[in-house]
Amino acid sequence: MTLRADARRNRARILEAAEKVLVERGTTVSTEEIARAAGVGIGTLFRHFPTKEELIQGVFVGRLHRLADDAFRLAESSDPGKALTSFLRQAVAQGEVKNALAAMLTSAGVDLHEAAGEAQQEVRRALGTLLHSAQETGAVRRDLEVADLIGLLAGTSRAIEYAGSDVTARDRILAVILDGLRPPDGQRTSNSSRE
Amino acid sequence: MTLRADARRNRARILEAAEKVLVERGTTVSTEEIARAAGVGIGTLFRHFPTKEELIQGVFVGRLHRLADDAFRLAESSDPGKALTSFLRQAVAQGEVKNALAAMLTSAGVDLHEAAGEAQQEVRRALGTLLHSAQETGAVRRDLEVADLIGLLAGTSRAIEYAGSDVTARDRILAVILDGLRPPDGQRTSNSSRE
DNA sequence: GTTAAATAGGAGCCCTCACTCCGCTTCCGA
DNA sequence: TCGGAAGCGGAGTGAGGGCTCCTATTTAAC
Repeated sequence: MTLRADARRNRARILEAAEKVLVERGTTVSTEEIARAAGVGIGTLFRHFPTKEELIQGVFVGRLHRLADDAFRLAESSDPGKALTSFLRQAVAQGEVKNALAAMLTSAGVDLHEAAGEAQQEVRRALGTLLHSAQETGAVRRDLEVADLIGLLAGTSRAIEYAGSDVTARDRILAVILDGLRPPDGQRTSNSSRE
Repeated sequence: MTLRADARRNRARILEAAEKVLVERGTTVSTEEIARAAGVGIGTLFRHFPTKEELIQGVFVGRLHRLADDAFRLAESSDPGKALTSFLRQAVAQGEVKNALAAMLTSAGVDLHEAAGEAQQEVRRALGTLLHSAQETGAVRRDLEVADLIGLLAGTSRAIEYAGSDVTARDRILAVILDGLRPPDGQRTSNSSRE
């Protein structure tokens, strides 16, 4: 399973280029264009990813891993109450990208659950720790579940796409979501101060 | 501009079938398949919509009109505070569909703004009246703008897609959004009771 | 009923795109 | 250094899909 040095290099370049191109132009770009962007022949691309779908999955799995890493890092370095909101802000800042990928995949008919099972579990765990500690400090409503949070993440991402480059609009939308995450009136503890 | 009777009938059938098929299978379905679903020859389809893109636009514009109608109707028949939340609930209940269409279009590279300009303006006006009256009664935060609301609508729709058929999850996600729409603490009037 | 115009239908054109095949190049252990 | 294995590249293939074009059919005015 040890790849030759040049093969490893090429694989990395393909993934990198594919991510860029796929995000910019959608899943409909031709594999040839991806290969060109990577500076690689089509044959090489298809050696590493025998199917266009597998290439897309590869890109997506990479993103999921990075997302989970971000979440774990924040969970350790920040106080629970703020960790979740920071994560949302941060994830959404790069969000056009992540959202575009999710949209790509669903529209391409790729079954996420079995395609990227392991990576998805990782994200789920990471968000779980983030969510549960935030709930324990009373910063976030207790009825929320991890799956809801993932949905909200995707939704926020999409909502913010509509704001385009208007930063104030982004902030207003984010404010709606972050306020909505807080426990409803009468269920707040002294810890649940607004950030 | 008066179409012959059979032409009018076929046009309607094409739009109806296209909406169904496009929503179910995405923009990548072949025009031939749409024609088959409509019980019509390909030639006929292309007479009515000279381009696949124009067909998709036709479907989308229809949806926008219906969405605007819903909003206007609610604005008249319901008290302002509840009208907006009812609209959100209702729009989102049929939301997988609407959202799927939006995703389709953006991923298909169709420029919504010039494609469906008029219809989009209509939606904007309808949501504007809904939003502004809700803001005047103090039921909704005053900083929100119509564009934000549209973004949030799309986002909510997408978030709820992730809930799948889990109705309780849907409700939890909706609760987050609806709570987030209310004015933040200290800016509420006596009118802004929770629904 | 007749007729001309409008419409329907579908075989086929052409182009794009995912993927294959194989001769050539590069790597790397001995 | 050198040999063979691993990797590279890109012309070519086959399938699929958007769209055209021309003939048969339907509509509706008189």
